Amino acid sequence: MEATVKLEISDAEWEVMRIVWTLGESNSRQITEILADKMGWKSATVKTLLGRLVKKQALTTRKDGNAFIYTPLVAEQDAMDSATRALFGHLCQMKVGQTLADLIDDLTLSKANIADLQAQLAEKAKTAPETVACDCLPDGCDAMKQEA
Amino acid sequence: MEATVKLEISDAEWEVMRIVWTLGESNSRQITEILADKMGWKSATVKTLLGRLVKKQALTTRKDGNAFIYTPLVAEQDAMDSATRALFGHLCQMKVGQTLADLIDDLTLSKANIADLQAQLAEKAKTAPETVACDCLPDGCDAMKQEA
DNA sequence: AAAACACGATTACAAGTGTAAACTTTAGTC
DNA sequence: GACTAAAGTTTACACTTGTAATCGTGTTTT
Repeated sequence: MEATVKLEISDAEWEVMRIVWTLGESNSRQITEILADKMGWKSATVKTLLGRLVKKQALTTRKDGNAFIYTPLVAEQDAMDSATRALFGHLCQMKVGQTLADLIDDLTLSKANIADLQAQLAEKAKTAPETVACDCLPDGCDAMKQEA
Repeated sequence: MEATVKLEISDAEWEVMRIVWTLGESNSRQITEILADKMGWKSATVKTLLGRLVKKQALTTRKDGNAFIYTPLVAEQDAMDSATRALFGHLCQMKVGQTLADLIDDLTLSKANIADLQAQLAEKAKTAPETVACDCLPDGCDAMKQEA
């Protein structure tokens, strides 16, 4: 059982990672060009973020002349999955269904994505519970009265 | 068009909000009891968080003797929706479908939740695009080659 | 009324984040 | 080989967050 080190990628860092993930590998000049454009960041800012990501072991470097080539150490899908799981983990479990619905309403999904989800949901329905209780309070949310 | 003020609720603050949302209103003693138990927090910690949430206008107070009664100023579902939208907003759009699938795999959904989602997806399929492109790079992800 | 307790307000303090300037080293140019 | 441009490294600095201790004050208990 490998102790998966908890990796916290901040919002700004996430922007850098997306580029490296998509390109597979990249150097700071290229990343800076893209983010100067997209985010209005100075190259110093990108350098700071790259440095932090290397320290966090989200990226590795390989020397290339006077520069580095950065490569991801974590898979994008893994990072996305743990970010979403972390978020949904502290939402009220009773309301995640509605939240998911609201979210899906906002997202653009391909026909294939939708078909996959439909199949997945059909399968999941087989073992789904009738209801999901609120887990915000210790006693299972029945204590909806305050005693103040 | 009301300028919905961007409300950032931190992880620790979220724990407090869940209780107040669930109870409708509460006082610091009650909240402290629950969180001392659930999170191991001292009452001083809860007080700090309550103070910050009031300052952020996530909660209001009403005087009750020497104490305050705290009431939410933002609806839980709204807060959950904006948190999830914010997160999915900076994920690669091409990969949100898979991320959603991975997420759903992890969640507990009721039969009713699933039925609702299925209906929603059936409707959404009607206008869904064939594919969703990656939006991580300016040029739409075709530049998957690095020129370093 | 004095003492003990409870509540909110103020202060604390380290770590993480966003955003960068300044400095240092290295590589390529004339 | 001196100079310059570019890349990485160090330093900066305010704000947020997690996690409290302490303080002043009002309330409850004896």
